[in-house]
Amino acid sequence: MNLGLLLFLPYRFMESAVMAELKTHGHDLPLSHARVFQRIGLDGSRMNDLAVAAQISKQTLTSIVDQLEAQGYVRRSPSPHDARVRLVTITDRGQELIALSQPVVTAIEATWTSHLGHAHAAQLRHLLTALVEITDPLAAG
Amino acid sequence: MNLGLLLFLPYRFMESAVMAELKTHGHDLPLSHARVFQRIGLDGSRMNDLAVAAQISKQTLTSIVDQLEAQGYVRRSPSPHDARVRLVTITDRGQELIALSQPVVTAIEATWTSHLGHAHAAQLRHLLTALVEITDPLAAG
DNA sequence: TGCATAAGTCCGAGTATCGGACTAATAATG
DNA sequence: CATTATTAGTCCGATACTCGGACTTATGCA
Repeated sequence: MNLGLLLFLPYRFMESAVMAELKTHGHDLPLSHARVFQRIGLDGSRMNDLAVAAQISKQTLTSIVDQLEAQGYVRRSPSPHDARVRLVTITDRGQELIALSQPVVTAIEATWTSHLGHAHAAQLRHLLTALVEITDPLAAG
Repeated sequence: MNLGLLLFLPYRFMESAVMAELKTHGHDLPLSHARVFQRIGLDGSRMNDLAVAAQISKQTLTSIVDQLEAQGYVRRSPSPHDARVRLVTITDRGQELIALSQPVVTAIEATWTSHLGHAHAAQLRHLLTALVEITDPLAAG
């Protein structure tokens, strides 16, 4: 099995679990929205950066942020430095999504750790972090 | 950064590279088609299994296989054991996709190996394989 | 000032996706 | 065996997603 698929399957497992958890709490957002939401930085993110990070067109991003905003998860605010730029930030309601996801992620990571062993799980995280440095479009590498 | 995102970013990097390579050779298939194609077994796969593996509805799978078949990448044949079942198999033209992807995957894996070191890269593959055992819906775990 | 570029949005067309309902074939039950 | 339940797969119709093209506004550059 190629390395891409080996990465994909555990990833999707976690993603599905998180989405299901959100859904049971009344947050029924599609995957595409979650993938954008996930990349919003603490200080807010520019629309263009989010589009690059999520690898979708700017038009699609506009549509997704419209909906996230209408549902109260994010807010658009102007950048103080550049009047063209809109910064997307997470609202209190959006923080709920993170709060709900956290325990699910933690639980799954615990399952994986018990399956691999502590040392190996830590190493997995370490190796993946190294890989992300050279594969994330936002890391400009 | 959570483990899901750490898995996702390298995965998508490889996926994008493969899709781009296929496109330059005239195979312009969407991601959803590739994700299905990737799960077709050597002896053929049942429609239902493919839908489960790709986590899409049976209706969507029918549509995708229709298109893959129309483009000559796969073939539907009846199962000798169960007249309800249709086995999806890869045609010669479909094998081209695999042949084109192979060197791209190999090259990226080589890049990653040089970034991580041989032993660590092997370890990464080993750990991910263990994880797939408990996260692939087809593995019935 | 004038021109090129960048950020973001609106519109319209094409497509994807799914729920519901359906057919055909097998499995289970009495 | 006859009857019912379940499974595999498909068709149809409605909804929503996604993107190319064109546009507005703002910044960078000569």
